[in-house]
Amino acid sequence: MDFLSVSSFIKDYEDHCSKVQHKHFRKNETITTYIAKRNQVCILVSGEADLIRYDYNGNKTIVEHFTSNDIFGEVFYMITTNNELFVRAKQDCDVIFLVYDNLKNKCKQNCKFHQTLSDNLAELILNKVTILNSRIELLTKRSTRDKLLGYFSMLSTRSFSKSFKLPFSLTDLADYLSVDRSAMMRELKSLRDEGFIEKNGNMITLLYK
Amino acid sequence: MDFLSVSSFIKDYEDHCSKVQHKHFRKNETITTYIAKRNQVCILVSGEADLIRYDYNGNKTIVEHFTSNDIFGEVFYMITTNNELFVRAKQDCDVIFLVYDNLKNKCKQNCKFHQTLSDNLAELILNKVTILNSRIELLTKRSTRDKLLGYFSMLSTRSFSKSFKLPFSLTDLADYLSVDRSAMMRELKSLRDEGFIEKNGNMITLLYK
DNA sequence: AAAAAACTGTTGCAAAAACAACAAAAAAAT
DNA sequence: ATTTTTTTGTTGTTTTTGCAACAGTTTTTT
Repeated sequence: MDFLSVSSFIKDYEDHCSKVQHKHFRKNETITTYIAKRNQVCILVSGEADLIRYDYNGNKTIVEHFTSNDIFGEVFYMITTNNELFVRAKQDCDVIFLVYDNLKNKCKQNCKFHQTLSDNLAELILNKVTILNSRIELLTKRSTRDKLLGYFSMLSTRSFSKSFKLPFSLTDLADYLSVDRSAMMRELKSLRDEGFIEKNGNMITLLYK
Repeated sequence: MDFLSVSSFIKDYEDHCSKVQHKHFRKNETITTYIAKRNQVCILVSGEADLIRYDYNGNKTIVEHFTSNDIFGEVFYMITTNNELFVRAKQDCDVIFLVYDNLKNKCKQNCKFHQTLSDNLAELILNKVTILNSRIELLTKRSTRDKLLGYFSMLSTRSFSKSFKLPFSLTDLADYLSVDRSAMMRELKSLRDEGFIEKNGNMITLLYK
């Protein structure tokens, strides 16, 4: 199965359908909060956003990082009372809001957008599964060092290059890897000192293998 | 959306289809290995199995734990060279093997099994996404204590009771939470001493809230 | 252009987790 | 029924990670 993105058919939503909502968000605005099981599905048309959770200690976790054509929404979550999840725009964002049940049971208005989305639904969700599994692989690594190297290796593979730009600030990277920032900085320094990586700002170059 | 399992239509596979393989495995046998992207989809008809990964240090991680009607397979993974994933039977197991593309593009033999599976494909995968997201929530917890309590809380919710049986040995639980076993045992003892939980064998009772 | 906010880099110290090792108990295999 | 293997429970020690705090940059806002 090839990689599939919504970009290939998102233009069709212009043949628009009353059940599709389209909204613009400015940087730092909250796009949505996962509070009740309304089965919302969102598509990030443009911009950049993070799914964030705070625990009772105030620890912030970046659960997911979204870029153009990513899908997200509360339909993917078991909503419980003990986690407050919300999606925050990191840049200005355009977002399409849908309801899952309208995708599943074909849209009555027979619009092309819904049709195409519906036909590709399984594939889109499957793509999300592989992303989540990669994330689990990262989180199950036992040390901060392994998490960093694992994440770098992923970015390297994705960009077909030993050099790549981190999509996060270092502060956010720590929240994404679920580790303390200062501990991560220390580990990053060791990796540099031991000749594993090179680092200029948020450009990383892998020096091994 | 209601919870959906394959159990509701798995009986139909008896109207069988040549593209569906059915195999029996004995305890401790390897059901499948994720090595190449053959887009295999597996359904655990009966029994119990774990998806396991070993890292270069010999650390074992139980990536997922499967029971009746769970689906798994390499189609859900980005296969890379640096992880060796395999599914091992923990009890005798019956497994159905399918190929993803046969589900996506309806089966030519028009068998009812494929048809039903295909119609529910998005839902089945979506259910998997919610499970994976819960797992990510667990793994992003910062301390062993929070992982334990988070996992217990999940099991409690699932069983509608403050008391429940762990589906793992304590050794395996540590591998599932991605922590050291002795450290976990120490934490478990503290939780007991501090009156958070009660523990008899692998029966846990939550004493708080 | 100045002020405010966020991010980076660093460190000492405290706390948590990993490592290692072993005896006792329980479960599984023969 | 006995042996073998696995699991549990425990502890001392080492290593890693988290916490707190701060100065210097860079970025953003006004």
